[in-house]
Amino acid sequence: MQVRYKIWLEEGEHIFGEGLFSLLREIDRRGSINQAAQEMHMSYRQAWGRIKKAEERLGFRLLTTRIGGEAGGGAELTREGRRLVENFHRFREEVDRAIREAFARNFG
Amino acid sequence: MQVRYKIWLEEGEHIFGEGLFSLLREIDRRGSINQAAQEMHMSYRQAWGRIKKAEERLGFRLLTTRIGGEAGGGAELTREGRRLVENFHRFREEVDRAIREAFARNFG
DNA sequence: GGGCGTTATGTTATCATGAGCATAAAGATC
DNA sequence: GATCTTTATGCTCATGATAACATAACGCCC
Repeated sequence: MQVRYKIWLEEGEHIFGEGLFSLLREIDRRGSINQAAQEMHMSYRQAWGRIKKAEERLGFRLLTTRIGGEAGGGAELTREGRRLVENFHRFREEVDRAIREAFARNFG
Repeated sequence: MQVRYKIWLEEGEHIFGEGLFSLLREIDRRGSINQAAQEMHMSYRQAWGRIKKAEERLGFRLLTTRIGGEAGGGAELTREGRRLVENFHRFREEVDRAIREAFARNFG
């Protein structure tokens, strides 16, 4: 028996969770939505859709993008985007540790 | 902005989570699957289906039931069922507190 | 200018999950 | 034996989410 969980941020509706978190981190590494999406076994279409929806709900841009040029284009995190990713990263780790401990106490 | 989460137990596949937890607690109170289901705004059909699936995955019964008789029938928790509900209850509370604290630290 | 890789977006198809409907059986009570 | 309340279970239909397809535009580079 093992514990699993999903955790996400809301403002009335779903805003930001595991999926976007991993995706944005991968975009940060690769500088490309397309390559990050492939790496995560999702379509560019899906990745882009999630990002856009999150951006409109958050009220600020997560990425700055460019079309054409040396590598065909690219994307990188905005300041606010990076901040969100970092906060979520720490948050996630703290939660993960707490859940493991609580699980061990009650079911281990 | 607020945090939300779902947490559940698995053994390869989903076994036990919030929904069943609340349902079983309500059955414990009322002695009837049917009444508990209504209280939770779900159909008897759905409640029963979830319980049965969980039972077959867990490998033990959660409820003892009877058909007909004084109240038409009824259901109550088995020893194992009650133990699971209690453990999950404590687990849930510990996790909830930890998540609130972590959220406050990182986003508050 | 053609090719390549990327962002950007609409549209359609498919699939999984849940809701709803329908029905049987049991037993106490009157 | 009819009624009531409950457990027990199959089947169909709707709905929403996800996947898949299709297409346009942009800008460097050869």
